[in-house]
Parts: sequence; C-alpha cells; structure tokens
Amino acid sequence: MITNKNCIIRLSRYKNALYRLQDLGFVKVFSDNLADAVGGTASQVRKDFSIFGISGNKKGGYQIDSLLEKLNSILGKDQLQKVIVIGAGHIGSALMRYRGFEKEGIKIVAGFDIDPAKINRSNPVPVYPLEEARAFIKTNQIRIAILAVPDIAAQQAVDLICAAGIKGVLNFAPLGLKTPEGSIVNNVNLEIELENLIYFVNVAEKTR
Amino acid sequence: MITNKNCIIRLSRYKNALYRLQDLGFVKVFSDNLADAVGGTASQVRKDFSIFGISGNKKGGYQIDSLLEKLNSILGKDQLQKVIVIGAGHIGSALMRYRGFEKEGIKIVAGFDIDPAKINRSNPVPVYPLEEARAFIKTNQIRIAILAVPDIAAQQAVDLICAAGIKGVLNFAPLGLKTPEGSIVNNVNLEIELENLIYFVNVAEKTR
DNA sequence: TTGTTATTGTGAAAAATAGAACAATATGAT
DNA sequence: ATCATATTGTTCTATTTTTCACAATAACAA
Ligand SMILES: NC(=O)c1ccc[n+]([C@@H]2O[C@H](COP(=O)([O-])OP(=O)(O)OC[C@H]3O[C@@H](n4cnc5c(N)ncnc54)[C@H](O)[C@@H]3O)[C@@H](O)[C@H]2O)c1
Ligand SMILES: NC(=O)c1ccc[n+]([C@@H]2O[C@H](COP(=O)([O-])OP(=O)(O)OC[C@H]3O[C@@H](n4cnc5c(N)ncnc54)[C@H](O)[C@@H]3O)[C@@H](O)[C@H]2O)c1
Repeated sequence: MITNKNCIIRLSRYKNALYRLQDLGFVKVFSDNLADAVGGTASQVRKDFSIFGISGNKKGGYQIDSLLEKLNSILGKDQLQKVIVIGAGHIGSALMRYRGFEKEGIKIVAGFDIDPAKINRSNPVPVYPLEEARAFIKTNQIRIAILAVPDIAAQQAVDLICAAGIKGVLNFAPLGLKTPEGSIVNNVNLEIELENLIYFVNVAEKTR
Repeated sequence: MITNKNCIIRLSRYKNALYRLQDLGFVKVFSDNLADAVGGTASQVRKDFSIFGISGNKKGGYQIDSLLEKLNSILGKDQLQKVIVIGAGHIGSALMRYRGFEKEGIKIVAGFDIDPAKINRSNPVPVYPLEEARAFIKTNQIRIAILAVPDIAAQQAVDLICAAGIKGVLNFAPLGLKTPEGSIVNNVNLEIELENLIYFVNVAEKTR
C-alpha cells in the first residue's frame, strides 16, 4: 500500500495523539477528535484510515486500542527497529544520548566514527571505528542509519553504508545525496527549515 | 506573494545549488541544469521563478549572480537573521556550537535555560536564564526561536516567547504546539522522520 | 418495535500542484 | 541579413491531494 509521504506522516501523528488520549483515559475516539488533536479535518482522518482498510463503528467511532494496533502494524512498530548513527559528533552524540526514541520502539544500537578519539566500545550506545560498520550492518541486519558526518564526508559515507545493506538514511548534512536504487534518504535540513520559517514570518509581517 | 511551503523549500534548494555551481566556476545556468541539481523538472524551475517574477534570457538561461540576488532577497537573506535557542541541552547546545548556519546568514545570538548550571554569559553563544528571554527578545527584536526544551516544557516555553514577540518557532519537541494567531511553528520531529523512513523501507522490501 | 441521531465510509467535486507543450524570442551561425 | 537553434515564459492539461456531501448503519431512546 504505497501512499504519499504526508499521509504516512499523518498516520504517525494520529498514533501519537491516540497514545495521549489513551493516557487521558479515553477508550474510543471519533474522527473529529483526532482531527482536532493533529490539526486536520475529520474527512481526512477517515479517508486516511479507509486507504489502509481501517474501519470503525457507525456511531461509536474507533476503539483506541485496536486502532493503535493497526496503525502500529502499518508503521512497522510491532518490532523493535534497530538504527545506527554514522558520525559521533555534536548531532550524532546528542541523538545517541536521547532516550525519546525508545518509547517509539526505535533503538540506536551503535555509532561509528573515523576519529579514534570518538571510539568507545563500552558506552550505553557503543561507538565503533567506521571500518567496522560494514560487518556490523551485515551481521545485525541493520536497515536504517542516521547520517551525522560533516557535509564533505556525507556522500562517501552513504555509499559505504548502502553498499553494506542500509536501505533508509536520515541525513543531517545539508546537501542532496545520491543513493543506489532501492535505498531512500529523508533529509533533515535545518538551514532550510529556518530559511523557510524566516520566509513565512517575513510574508506574514508584510501582509499584515 | 504567499505560496506553498514546498515551493519555498525548492527556492532554498535552487539557491544552494547555485552556490555550488558558482563555486565550480559557472556564471550562467539553464532551467534543466537546476532541475537536475535539485531533482526536479525544468518546467517546475521556470514555473517557480515565474511565480516570483524572476526572468532569464531566451536562449542564454539565467545569470547565476543576479538569480542568487533575487532568491536571497525573496528568502530574506539580504539581512542577517538573528535567532535564539530555548533550552541549552543536548540538541540546543549542538545547535549553538554549529558553525554551518553562519554561511547561511543565520546567527544564533543567545540561548536560554532554566537550569542554572547551563547559564554561561561568556560563551561564544551566551546562555542566559530563561527569565531574561522576554527582555532580550524585545530589545533585540528577535523574531525566530529554536525550541529545544523537554517535551513537557514546550508549550509553556512557546507561550512565553510568543508573548515576548517571537513570530516563528522551529520546534524539536515531538508534539504539536498551540501558538497565538500570527506566530508559526515548523516542527522537526525526528521520531516521525525515522518512522516514515521505516515505513517506506518496509514497503520497498515487501513490493520487491 | 419504530424512530431519531450520530458517525462512518466513500464516491464525487474541488482545489492545489506538477508537468507537458509550444509560441515567442534572443543568440549565434552562415 | 537571414536562418536555424536553444531556451524561456506561460498556457493548457494531467495528476495528486483535500474537502464535501450524503447514503448506510449502528446505537440509543421512546
Ligand atoms: N550540529 C548541528 O547543530 C548541525 C545543524 C545542522 C546540520 N548539521 C549537519 O550535521 C552534520 C554533522 O554535524 P555535527 O555538528 O555533528 O558535526 P561534528 O563535526 O560535530 O561531527 C561529525 C563527526 O563525524 C565524524 N566523521 C567525519 N568523517 C566521517 C566519516 N567518513 N565516517 C564517519 N564519521 C566521520 C567526525 O569525526 C565527527 O565526530 C553535518 O553535515 C552538519 O552540517 C549539524
Ligand atoms: N536530543 C535528541 O537527540 C533529540 C531528538 C529528538 C527530539 N528531541 C527533542 O528535543 C527536545 C530537547 O531534547 P534534549 O535532548 O536537548 O533535552 P535535554 O534534556 O538535553 O535539554 C533540555 C534543556 O532544556 C532546559 N529546560 C527545561 N525546561 C526549560 C524551560 N521551560 N525553558 C528553558 N529551558 C528549559 C533544561 O534545563 C535542559 O538544559 C526534547 O523535546 C526532545 O524530545 C531531542
């Protein structure tokens, strides 16, 4: 069931909102509650669900627990996702120390760096020399990597890890990467995010 | 000239690609070169430009330097953009140490934190107590803030800074924020980015 | 029961976005 | 000069995404 990226991002948002509602003690939810929670429309919520064959109850709405099960299954959250980090610098080590991924079933299992000073095999998230990345990826069947190396090293690093079996890369370097057929990249380009924000703030200021 | 977010992001990409081309010695560029450089179509490049009244030369293409001037002006890059960071923890301090924003005309001028241990007025990017944020925002007319506080503190922090005059927030906390009319939020939700990547990697794996 | 109501699920309409096509035209060749 | 060519700018077309609208129906009330 291939769909557009925004739709899948909405599924993640619904899922997160549902956990919050569940924490508040709710057991069922209506499309318009979810729409409010994520800032969308009720029709879109229902349409998104219908695309994935998720159905609720006429009148009664949706049962939160079973809805969460379905969303989690669609989003691949029924198994722990092991992720590695390439580049244990500022961003890389912030990510490795971050506990927030775990509650999402995402575990950073290792970091890799070329700088010997960054190597530390006994960290909670161990950091290994880059040369070991290939073997690690293969033996642990890692498919997802976070790329946090300097811009200039990014393409080379992505070539290396994709050749070793990485299928999805979350790239922090502010440049486009070429990947072999079958691997995909999501870019986190903070420069562009800020630029974008600045643009819309300026527009809002002018048109007011 | 309000347009869709993707279009503005493309402008940023064109701009970045143009700098690279300029570094390589090019002085002019055709719509299809740019399309290749950012992974789009030539029509779209020309359409994007035409929306903003940017014109080139029949035959001759676009002059890179004047094109860059126009894009930079649209993107608000003709003046240094001062930004503050709220929360000098892992992410916040990685950002404050990052030199990459400067070449984009974006300067992080201060950080703010509630933890006294994080305060340091003599850092390259000084970190002040949160109580000083309001006055700082007002006297320095800061409009853009990066929010890197724990999830639980995020809404409160955004309320505070928006009341003080912040118009645009780049939010790292993985939850939706309410902002007053006139302020906007761009979310950097790494959990969702990873989840999304995992989804598409899974889909690719299944359909292969 | 029967009727009323709330809410889903979906097909059709609308809006937004992207792409193709091509006339207009500047450039360079002959 | 004239012609051929390359490339823009824009209109028209196609696709994608969102929203609307409403029949279907489950829940509840009387
Ligand atoms: N730090 C930020 O706030 C920030 C913000 C936006 C974008 N970025 C981008 O994120 C990336 C990382 O930034 P950073 O600030 O963490 O940089 P950093 O210099 O702190 O860390 C980079 C790390 O990568 C290691 N490294 C270098 N080449 C490598 C290779 N080939 N393989 C493995 N490791 C290698 C270095 O030894 C270093 O430890 C950069 O592309 C940067 O542009 C960072
Ligand atoms: N670190 C990561 O890799 C990462 C990844 C994804 C998302 N995030 C999100 O980014 C945010 C920050 O994460 P972090 O890892 O940097 O956290 P952190 O705990 O390292 O840092 C948070 C900082 O904010 C300060 N703070 C707390 N309340 C504050 C307030 N009201 N005003 C100002 N400062 C306040 C704390 O003193 C601390 O210094 C969180 O929402 C987290 O979920 C972080």
